Amino acid sequence: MNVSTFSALAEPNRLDIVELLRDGPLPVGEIADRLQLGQPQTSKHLRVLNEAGLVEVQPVANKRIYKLRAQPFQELDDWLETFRRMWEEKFDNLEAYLRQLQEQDHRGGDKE
Amino acid sequence: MNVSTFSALAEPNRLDIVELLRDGPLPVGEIADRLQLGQPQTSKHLRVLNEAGLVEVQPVANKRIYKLRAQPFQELDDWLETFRRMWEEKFDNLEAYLRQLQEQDHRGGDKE
DNA sequence: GATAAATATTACTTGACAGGAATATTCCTT
DNA sequence: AAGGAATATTCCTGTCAAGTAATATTTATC
Repeated sequence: MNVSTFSALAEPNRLDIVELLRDGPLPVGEIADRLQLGQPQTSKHLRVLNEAGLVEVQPVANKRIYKLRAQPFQELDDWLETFRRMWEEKFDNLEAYLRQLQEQDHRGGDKE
Repeated sequence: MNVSTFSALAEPNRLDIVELLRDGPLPVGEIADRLQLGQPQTSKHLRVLNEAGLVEVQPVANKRIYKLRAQPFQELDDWLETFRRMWEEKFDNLEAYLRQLQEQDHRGGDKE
């Protein structure tokens, strides 16, 4: 899993931007207005989101319209999949680990 | 969605720790060994993960065994759910947005 | 081509965080 | 109770990212 996806979403304003774009593409000015952000800050956050591959730009006339990209979200979904058994199978390795410790102890203290 | 989940995962070593714990609970020393980390750093990262609710501790004798908590991952999964239609429905609001712009233009320049 | 709107970039300051070393704490063992 | 293993905390330092203000760039309009 790519760390940049998480670090991009780890900033509150950027998370807001992503959730805003969930409802559809928007130009920079609109995003800044709706989230009460300054224009430069908005552009910078969008830059980070863009470099992380979370959004893409499409120039239309004067404006630059940003929209979400599906890929990183799908990747995140796939990554989560690998954790799913953790709660679905109520799979608690704690006992297993303890048993393993026991075995090593019974083997005696001669390490290696 | 909670930002702290993302910021906790935004650090490479912490992401490694989480992925390591995916296979089962481990004590601090084991984590440090397997990831080639110093013990204090490991403890500090585990602290962050713990405060973000991603892991929980269970003291066993001398050791403190860390394991993943399901909840934040489930929340992340639910959050992703709200994006799923974005790629499943191939739902591209760009046209809609442009049409909307057109309408406003045709309405004349009298704002408000 | 000049002007203005929309957006991007830069420079500066400040605060948060990671690594490293040293130290403190907790708990087991004898 | 003493010693030692396992873990947590503190202090220090350097780096990076965010906010702000100012400026540059692009593109449409006239």
